[in-house]
Amino acid sequence: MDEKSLNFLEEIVEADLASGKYKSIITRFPPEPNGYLHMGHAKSICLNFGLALKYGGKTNLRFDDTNPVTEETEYVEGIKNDIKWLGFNWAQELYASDYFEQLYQFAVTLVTKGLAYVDDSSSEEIAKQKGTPTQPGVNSPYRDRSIEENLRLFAEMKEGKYKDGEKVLRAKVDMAHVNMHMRDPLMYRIKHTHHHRTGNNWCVYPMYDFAHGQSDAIENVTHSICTLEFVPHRALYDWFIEKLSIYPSHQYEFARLNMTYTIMSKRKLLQLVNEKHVAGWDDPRMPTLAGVRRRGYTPESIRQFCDKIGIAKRENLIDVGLLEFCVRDHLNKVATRRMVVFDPLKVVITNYPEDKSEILASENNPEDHDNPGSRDIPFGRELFIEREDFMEEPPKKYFRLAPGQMVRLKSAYIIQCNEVIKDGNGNIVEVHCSYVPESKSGSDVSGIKVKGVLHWVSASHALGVEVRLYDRLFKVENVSIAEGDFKDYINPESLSVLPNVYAEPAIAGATEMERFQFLRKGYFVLDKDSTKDKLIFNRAVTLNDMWAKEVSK
RNA sequence: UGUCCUAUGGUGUAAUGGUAACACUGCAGAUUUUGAUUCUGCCUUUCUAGGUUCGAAUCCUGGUAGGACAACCA
Repeated sequence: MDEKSLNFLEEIVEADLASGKYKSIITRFPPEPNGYLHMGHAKSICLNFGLALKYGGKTNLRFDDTNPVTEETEYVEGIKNDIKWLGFNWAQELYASDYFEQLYQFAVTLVTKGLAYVDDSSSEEIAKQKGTPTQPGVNSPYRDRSIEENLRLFAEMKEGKYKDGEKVLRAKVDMAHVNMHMRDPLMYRIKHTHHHRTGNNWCVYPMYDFAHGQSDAIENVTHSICTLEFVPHRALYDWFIEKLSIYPSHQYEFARLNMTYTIMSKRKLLQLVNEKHVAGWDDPRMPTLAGVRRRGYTPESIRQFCDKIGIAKRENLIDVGLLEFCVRDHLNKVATRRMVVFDPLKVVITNYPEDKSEILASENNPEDHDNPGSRDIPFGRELFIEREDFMEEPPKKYFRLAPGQMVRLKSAYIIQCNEVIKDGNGNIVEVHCSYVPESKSGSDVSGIKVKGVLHWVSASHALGVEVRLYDRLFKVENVSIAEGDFKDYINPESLSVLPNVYAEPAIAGATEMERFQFLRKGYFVLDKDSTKDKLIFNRAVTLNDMWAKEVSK
């Protein structure tokens, strides 16, 4: 039935399982707690957890917290929350910092084997020793210290005898290696800094290269999956594992996610937050999971998106339209329908009694065929429709309201426009219509067929709410190749707030994570800024709009 | 002037030596009490030059193009 082809990692896993190399697999998701997760992480999460789920293994959450300078507990909590929200459960919650003692012993082992040494060179000197990609490096003058001296010096580093930067521990590999990462890479550096978990217990901290593979090995990770920029690290990853004779985890790399009109760099996203170009990590314009969640995107839609984009090793730039498609696709199935008029134009039904009003019913979700549900909508003599749904001189193919033209008010009656009322300046202030009593929705015996169907609200029952509409965060499709500062390309119109729009009264029952479709306007979600007196809705995405497309032609 | 990775419609991703396909986008049409949804159809593809082979998107060689690599970041 489901003959979906495998991506290259699934092929590797299947081959490893088939050959008996592993009985089951262990993957891990290894964020550094120095920021919030974004859509790129979602791709990695779906991959790592998805693999384990598909092939009956497990996935650990491991915080790669080896740099105390940038890491904070706030981020740890945010990350855990985001993963759970996406719908995944980790087998174990682990921290690289849990392994500091063991990592230290690993380092001692390498020193003892003559494979690591303490270097007094400054970072500038070390950089110089490294050479360039086309020129071999040269040995450090400290490279040939005795094992005993190295042991003593490294112990002293750990004990806090030296200041930051005074000494480092380096692996003794090959300063002439074609791979820059193999030219005696740093294993440990001194940082007299408070760590979010180990406090002041340590003043030497392992580098990524001396923590990641070792952590994988400690946890018996079978498939350690990371992004392409780590390809050159793989040789080192394997080297440490081999020299330490520890569990042989293997590293595999895939291409990271790039999306049009946004950025996926933690560093740059942090900049947007710090410099207040956005309201925070959870600003609905941000590609962070906190942002898209607040925007109203669902975990289901994000998982579907991650499934659709696939996994490969070539650079990519995914059209954000695909994400929006996934969001619409899911929201269409689950969103509660409501009518909200953004830019009101008063309609007076002149043949409807002034003192009369009635309650009509409308389905909550026509896509839910088993249980569409229904809510009450008040109808009266004075209504609001969308100003753009009326034109005095309509163009061809316009089948909304116009003088003499008939339209249906959704779930109510067919009306005909008889008169346009203007103020002294010629602005339209209201339109007078007559309704067809026998055209009532559900019991229409009028025999009249109309093409246009409008959303509307009763003027006297309408509830004032705020809507926040979002557009792309950047003006250019590919922000990363745009010249100059990426911030120059921020879209100044990415947010527009409509502080008071007119909603049908049933909106009052909105709950926090309930998704809505405002008919013909888009998908919305209640924002956390809402108060009892003022509901605020974020627009996740617009509806497809063929008419808008037609007009723009 | 190094090493490594990559190259399939506009964008992604498949095809695992045997008819290049799927999704998104775009275009056209049908249905529709949301110009939504749904449905149908159409447009558009193997970087290049050689080689191996009965047969190459796939294997080999050269070229070209893009990316990664020289943080006491991860």
